[in-house]
Amino acid sequence: MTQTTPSAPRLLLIDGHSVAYRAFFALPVENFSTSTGQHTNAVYGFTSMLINVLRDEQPTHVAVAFDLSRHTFRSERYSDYKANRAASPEEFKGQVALIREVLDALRIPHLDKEGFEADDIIATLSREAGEQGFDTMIVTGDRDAMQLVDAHTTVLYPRKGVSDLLRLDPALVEERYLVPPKRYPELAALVGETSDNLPGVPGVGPKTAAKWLTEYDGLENLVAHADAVRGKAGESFRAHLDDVTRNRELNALVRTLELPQGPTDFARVAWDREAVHTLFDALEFRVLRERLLDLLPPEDTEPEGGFEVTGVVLGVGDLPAWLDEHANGLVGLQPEGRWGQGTGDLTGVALASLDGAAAWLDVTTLTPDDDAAFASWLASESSPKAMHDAKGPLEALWARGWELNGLVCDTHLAAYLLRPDQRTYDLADLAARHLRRELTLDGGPAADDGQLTLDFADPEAGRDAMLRARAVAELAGVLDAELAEAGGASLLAEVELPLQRTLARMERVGIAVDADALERLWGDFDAEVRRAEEAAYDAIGKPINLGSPKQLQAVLFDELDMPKTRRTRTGYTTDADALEGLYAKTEHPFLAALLRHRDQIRLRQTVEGLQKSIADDGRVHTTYLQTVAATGRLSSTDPNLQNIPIRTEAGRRIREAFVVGAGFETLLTADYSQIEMRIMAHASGDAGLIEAFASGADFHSTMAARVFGVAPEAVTGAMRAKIKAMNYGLAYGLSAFGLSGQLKISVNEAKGLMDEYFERFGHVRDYLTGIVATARRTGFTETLLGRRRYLPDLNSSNRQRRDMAERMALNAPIQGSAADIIKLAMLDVEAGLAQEGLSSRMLLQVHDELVFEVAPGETQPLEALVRERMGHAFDLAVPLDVSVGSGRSWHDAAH
DNA sequence: CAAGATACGTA
DNA sequence: CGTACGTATCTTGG
Repeated sequence: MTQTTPSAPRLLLIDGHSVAYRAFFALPVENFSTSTGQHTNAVYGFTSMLINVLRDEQPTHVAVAFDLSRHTFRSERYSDYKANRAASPEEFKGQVALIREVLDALRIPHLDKEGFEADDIIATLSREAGEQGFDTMIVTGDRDAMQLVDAHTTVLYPRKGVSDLLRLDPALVEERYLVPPKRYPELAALVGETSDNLPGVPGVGPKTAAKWLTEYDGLENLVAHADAVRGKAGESFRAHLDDVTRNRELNALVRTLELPQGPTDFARVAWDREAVHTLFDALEFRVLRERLLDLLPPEDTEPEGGFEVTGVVLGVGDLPAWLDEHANGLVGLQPEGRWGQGTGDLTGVALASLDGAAAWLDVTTLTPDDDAAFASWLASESSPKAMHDAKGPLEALWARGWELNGLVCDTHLAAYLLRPDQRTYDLADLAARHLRRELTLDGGPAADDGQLTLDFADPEAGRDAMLRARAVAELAGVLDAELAEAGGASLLAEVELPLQRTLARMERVGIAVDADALERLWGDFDAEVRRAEEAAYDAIGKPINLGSPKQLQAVLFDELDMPKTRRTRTGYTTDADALEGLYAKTEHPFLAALLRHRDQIRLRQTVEGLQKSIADDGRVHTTYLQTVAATGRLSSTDPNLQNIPIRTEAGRRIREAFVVGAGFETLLTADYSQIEMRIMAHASGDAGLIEAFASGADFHSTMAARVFGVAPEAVTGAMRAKIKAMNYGLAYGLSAFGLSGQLKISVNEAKGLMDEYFERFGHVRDYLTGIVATARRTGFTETLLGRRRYLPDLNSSNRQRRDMAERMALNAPIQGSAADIIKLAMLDVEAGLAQEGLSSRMLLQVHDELVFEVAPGETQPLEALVRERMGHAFDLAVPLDVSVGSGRSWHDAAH
C-alpha cells in the first residue's frame, strides 16, 4: 500500500518526570483515583499528552527519559542544586512506576541513567538524532531544553496543564527569550533558575541579560570583559560572577552520555494490546482507552504477527468461480456500508476463507449472474459463515433483497458471552486477546459501527475489510472453543444467534406512532412547562435556569436558606426525593413549581425524542443492543423504547401514541408477573416461596401474611408495601439501611423486618449467601442457561468494591435468568407464529414484556400462543404467570 | 468541544 | 448505603 511518509524519520523524546510532574499539579488529584485508592492524575495526564502527541505529530520513533534519583553530578557539584524543591508529594509517588507500565504496554522504550537527569539523556539522544538525519520533537516542561532547539529539533513545551503544547522552533525561542537557542543557558545563568535553586544576578532580568549577551557576543566574552559592564547591574554582575559561572556549568546539558540505545532503536512497534487492556482496566481509564484505540495502530507490525490474505477484487463474473474454489469451509464475511433504524445499505462485502484467500466484492455494480450466485451462497444454510456483529448488516442485506443463512458464529456475540462486562468488542482487540495477533488496518478501527466510508477510487479499497473478514473467520473457531470450555456454546448457538435475527426483524418492523397525538402531547406538556416556569419565577421573584443544579442550590440553600439535603460530589442534591422532603418541611411554592417543571419538561423531551425518530414509514425503529448489559438483558437505543413512562398518568399518555399500524387489528402486550421472585423461588427451592406462588393469590399479600403471621385477609396496605419493597429489594442486595430509606422507617425496624422475613423464608437467605460464596470461589455467577458474569472484585481488599461486587453477584443470576427466559420465549413465540401461519408480529421487548401487532382475526390465537409459549419457555418449580392485554394503543393494551 | 456529573425514565 | 440500562442537560476542564 502506498503511504505518504515524510522524508525524514521523526523522533519524539519525552521528559517523563517533567511531564508527569506537570500533570500532577495540573489535574486535581482528588478527581483521579481508582476505586482501590491508587492516585492516577499524573499517569492520566501523561498518557493523555502522549496520545495527543502520537496523534498530532505522527512520530516514527519514540522514547521517554526519566530521572533516577535526585543525586546527580549536578548535586555533587553544588549541594544546593534543586534543594528548594519540596519532596514529591505522597500522591505522586508510585505514579512514575505506573507510567513506565503504560509505556511497556505501548512498547515505547524508556531510559534512565544513574547520576544524570532525563534532560541529559534527551540532550544526548537529540544530538545523535540530528547527526542521523532525524527530525526531533522534545516534550518537556524544563526550560533548559531550549538550548537543544535547532533547525531539526523542536521543543513542545506545556503551556497550561499538559495538553496545550507550545511548539518552540529557533525563531520562537529567540522571540520569547530574546536570544537564540544556543544562548539560552547563558541567559539562564545570568537570570537564574528558581526551580533549580540557582540564584542569578540580582537586578538582572532577561532583557538586560539578552542585551549584554548580544553586545558581548556570548557569556564567555561577557565574563572576560566583566569590568567593562556599566551601571548598577554591572556591579551586581561582577559581585556574582561565581554564581553565573556555576549556573552555566550546571545548566549545560550533557550531550555525550553512553547510552545502551540510540534513536534508531526507538522505531514504533505495535502495542501489547492485552497489556494495554489489563492496565487500563486497572487504572480505570475508560476514555483514554477509547482515545488510544482511535489512534492508528503503528505501521511497523511484524508480518508474522499480523493477518495476511491473498486478496482479490472480484470483477464482473468472477464471483461464482471464487466461491467454488474457496468457499468450501467457514467463510468470514465483512460487510461495509451503513445501517441503523432497522434498515441499511451495503457498499461492499469482503469474504475470507481459512485457506488464506480473500475477496472484495463491490455490491453496487453486480451483474445479474454475480448477484444470483451471491444471493444463493448467502442464503445457503449449508455454507457456513462467520460475522462480527451481524445484526445491522443483516438488515442491510435484507434491504437489498438478500437472505442470510448459515451464520454459525458471530464473534461479537461470542466475545460478549465470554466476557459480558467489556465495554467494547472491537475486532482488533479480540484478535489481540484471543489470537494474540495484531489486526493492522489502514482505515482505523472504526468500522464496527458501520459508519466507515470507503473510497472506491482507491485500489486498496476492501483491503481492511478482507483482513477483518479473515480475522473473523479465525476468531470464530477460537471463540467457539473457548465458549464450549465455559459451557456457553449452546447459549450462543441456540439463544443469542437466533435471537439476533429475531431482533433484526423487530427493528425492521418498528412500531407505529400517532404523530398527531405526539404533536398534541408536546403542546400540552410545553404549556405546562411554561406555566410551571412562571410559577417558579413568581415564587422566588426572579427567573433562573431551572435546569441548572448549581443555580438551584444557590436559590434553595443560600437565598431561601432551606435545610441542606444529601451531599453530592459538587454540593447538595436537588433530586426529586430531596425536593419532596424539602417541600414537606417548608411548603415553599417554588419547590412545587420546580418539581412540576421537572416532570413536564422531561415528558416534553421524551415526546420530542420520539418525534425525531419517526421514520418515513410512520414508525419508530429502535435498535436493540445485545452485548451491552452485563447480566444478559437487552438494551434499547436510538430511541430507547424500554423506558417509556408508565408510572404517572401524564406519562402513560405517551403510550397512547404507540398504536397499531395500518392493516393490523390491535396491539397485544404480554408480560411475566414477578418473574424474578419466581426465579428466586425456583433456585432457592424455598417451600414457603414456592407455595406462595402455587396458591395463585396476590403474591405480596401472601408473603406479608406469612412474615407478619396474620391471616391473608388481615394484611394491611402498609404491611403489603413493606413486604413488596423487601421482595423487590432482595434481588438487588438490599441492605437494612437501604430498606429503611425506601420505606422511611428506622434502620432497626428495617433490620427486624429482614430478620423476620428470612426467618420465614430461610432457604432464600441460604440461596443468596450461597450465590456469593460460590461466585467468590469460582470467580463468576451463572444463570439458568449457564450465562456467566465474572466478578473478580468479590475478592477485592477494598470493602466498597467488594460490597458492590456482592450485590452484583446477587442480582446477576436472577436478572440474567429472567433475561434468559424471555429470550427463549421470544424464539418460541416466533417459531410458533411461523408454525401456525400467523401474520401477527413481535414488535418490542421490555425486559419482562413483549409487545405484538396483531393481524386481523388473530387476537385469540395469538393470545393463546403467547400464553402457552411464554408460560413454558423454561420449566421452573413454580408456574410462569403471563398476563395479556390488547387494545389499539400500547396504553390500551395494558392490563 | 468533550467528558463528567446529575437527574430520571424503565424493568 | 440495592441491580441493569439510555438520554438530556449543565458544568467543567482542556
